[in-house]
Amino acid sequence: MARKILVTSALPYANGSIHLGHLVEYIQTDIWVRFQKMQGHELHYVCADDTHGTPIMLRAEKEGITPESLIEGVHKEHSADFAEFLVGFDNYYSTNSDENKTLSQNIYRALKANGKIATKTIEQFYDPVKNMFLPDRFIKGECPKCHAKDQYGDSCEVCGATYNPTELIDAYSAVSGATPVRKETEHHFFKLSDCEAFLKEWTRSGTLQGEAANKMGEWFENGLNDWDISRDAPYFGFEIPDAPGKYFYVWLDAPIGYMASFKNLCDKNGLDFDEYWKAGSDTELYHFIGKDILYFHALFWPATLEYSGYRTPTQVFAHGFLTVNGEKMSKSRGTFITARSYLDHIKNPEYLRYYYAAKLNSTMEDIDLNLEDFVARVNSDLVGKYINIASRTAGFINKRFDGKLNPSADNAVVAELKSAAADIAKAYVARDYGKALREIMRLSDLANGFVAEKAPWVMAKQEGQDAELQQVCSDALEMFRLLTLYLKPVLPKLAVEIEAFLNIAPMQWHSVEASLSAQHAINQYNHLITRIDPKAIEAMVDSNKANLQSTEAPVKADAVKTKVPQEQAAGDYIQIDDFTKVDLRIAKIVNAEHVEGADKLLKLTLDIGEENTRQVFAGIKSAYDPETLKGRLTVMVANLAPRKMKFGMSEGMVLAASDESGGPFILSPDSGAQAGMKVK
RNA sequence: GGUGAUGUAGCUCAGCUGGUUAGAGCACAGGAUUCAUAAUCCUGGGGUCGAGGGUUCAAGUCCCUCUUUCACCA
Repeated sequence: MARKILVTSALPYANGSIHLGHLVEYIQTDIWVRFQKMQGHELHYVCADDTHGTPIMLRAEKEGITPESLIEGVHKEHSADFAEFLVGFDNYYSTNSDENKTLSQNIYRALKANGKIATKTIEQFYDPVKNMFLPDRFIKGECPKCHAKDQYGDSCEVCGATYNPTELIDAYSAVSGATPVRKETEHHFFKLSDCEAFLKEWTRSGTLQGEAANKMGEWFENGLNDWDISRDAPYFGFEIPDAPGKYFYVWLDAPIGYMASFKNLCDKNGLDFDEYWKAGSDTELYHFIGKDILYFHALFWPATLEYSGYRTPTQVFAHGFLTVNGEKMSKSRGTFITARSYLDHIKNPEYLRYYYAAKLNSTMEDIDLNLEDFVARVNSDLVGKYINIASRTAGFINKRFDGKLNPSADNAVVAELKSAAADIAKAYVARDYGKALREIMRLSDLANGFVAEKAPWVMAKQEGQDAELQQVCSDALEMFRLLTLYLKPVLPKLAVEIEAFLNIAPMQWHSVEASLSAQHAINQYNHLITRIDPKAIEAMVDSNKANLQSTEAPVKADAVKTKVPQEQAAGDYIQIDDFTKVDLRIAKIVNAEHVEGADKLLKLTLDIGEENTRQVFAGIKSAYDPETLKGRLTVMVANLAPRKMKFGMSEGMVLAASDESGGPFILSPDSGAQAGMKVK
């Protein structure tokens, strides 16, 4: 019985690049989608860029472009990244679309007609220089508890205290630096408190994972507050009907973007939008999200749908965050890895898909990408076990039997592989991919054991054993076919290549019942995947470290956060973290000399307390005689990426002051400083 | 601070409603094999299941306290 299913992944914010944290979700969803499609269900997988809000507006302004042109560029980049990671959206759209505007405004009107909208005058911080209201995150100041400087308006990153922006000491606008003033404004609210009975029922009706339902219980206990859904101009978003100068808060129109993307798909290929979205629809709707945005998807979203006359989601699937080598992704450790950087260095996206799948289950637990384990696992499972089955048997079939197969009628190992289909399918359905892959690898071990036991290479050397040789290898390839089928949701591209090698039609799940038949001819075997070179991992990590200085506009350091700008452009200020990235050291100039052919540079040999001295080229020839520099202490940037210059490698930078009136003047520490001391 | 989760061999993880000497893969050691882009097969060493207390004939599995790591607090 073919089901009709609509699936979404959370919308990535159009303010940064896709990174490995995002990919957990898209790969998780894509595997599920591909599996369900293989079952023969009618399934549509839609997504979009989330394009509205203050951070987008300010970033576009900073780059001197319109928000529209900013999000257009990001849309292209995101689309390319997803395509290369084999994330098979049926539609990848934008929340800044006509469909979304119409849907958002109509939903708002319906909510209003249903008495779910209220207006209230609130007082907010306002930037008198930029003439705009400031979100909490864009107000900074001194923490009222621990007096740490430059903390955000909602919580202190030093002591962890939470407070209102009004409590900050010496608050300033992160946009202009001006002192914010309090100003009254009328906001529109969605009366979530009116929806409590419905939501309690909905969250308890099997729509959420157990852990998520617990979380809901906690939120219910605290009581539901009305939801502020409006923002004042200037704001990049959709205007609220009959409320000039008021815009929908980005989180209102973002999930409606799921509908808009699907609407757009319907208009393109004739699907019936209402069949999937009308109240009481018997089609299925699933949202894959990160655990951080559960609140929006399990409270606001179903309530919005329910009270605007639409169906509610069948289930919401939340996953955990990604850590790399057991820690939060970090730019300074080089583990903040973008999708593009992975593709540049590792190339094959299916390795990551396999590894994530091996770690994923149905819970909200975080998953860890351990880079060493990644290499070991992919090399051992995929190359050593799985591909090896074809690699070690196809040669005999090609060379000795002209590619023709002749499988046995009742191979016990083949039978066991086939009988595992139901369990594997069950694990996929339950999003317990780790379990599915453990089983598939157990079966791969069985297949390799079968080959080892039969020893076809021995048969190949003996007279009169051709028939058995052909049969053993044919059976092994049948096992390989089944394993490929089971892995197809995870490794779709490889599966297609193997289908071509085996000379068979694209496999569906029911192809488990089929078999490679006698006299069926396969094609020449070419090795399909190679091992990951650990050096590629190293290079990837290094390049992400090296990119540090050139990385613009901070992308969030957390895993899949589709919202909430955590580290948005803070005007002209930097954070203490930014400063501590620069490793300043006291350096002793052990040698200084002229460089032949260079008219500005001196070659310095610096001792910073390390085993080896550093060679640094400094543009100070015009002001210093090398001889007078020897033995002096100065300050250098020790962690500046080494740079190859015409005259050799420069392994750092010496600091010096200058302007039109003179210089350069190098720095000297006060007496007592020793070579190697950190400057901070 | 409150709440939810989490801590099992060197690494990454399984262990269903409590029940025989705690499992897998990788890594490591020994052996076999040479068909396979050193892949494969067999055997083995290795864990007081975060700590302490309790319930029970019996606890990694239930309860309490503490602790680690992570997240959420709209």
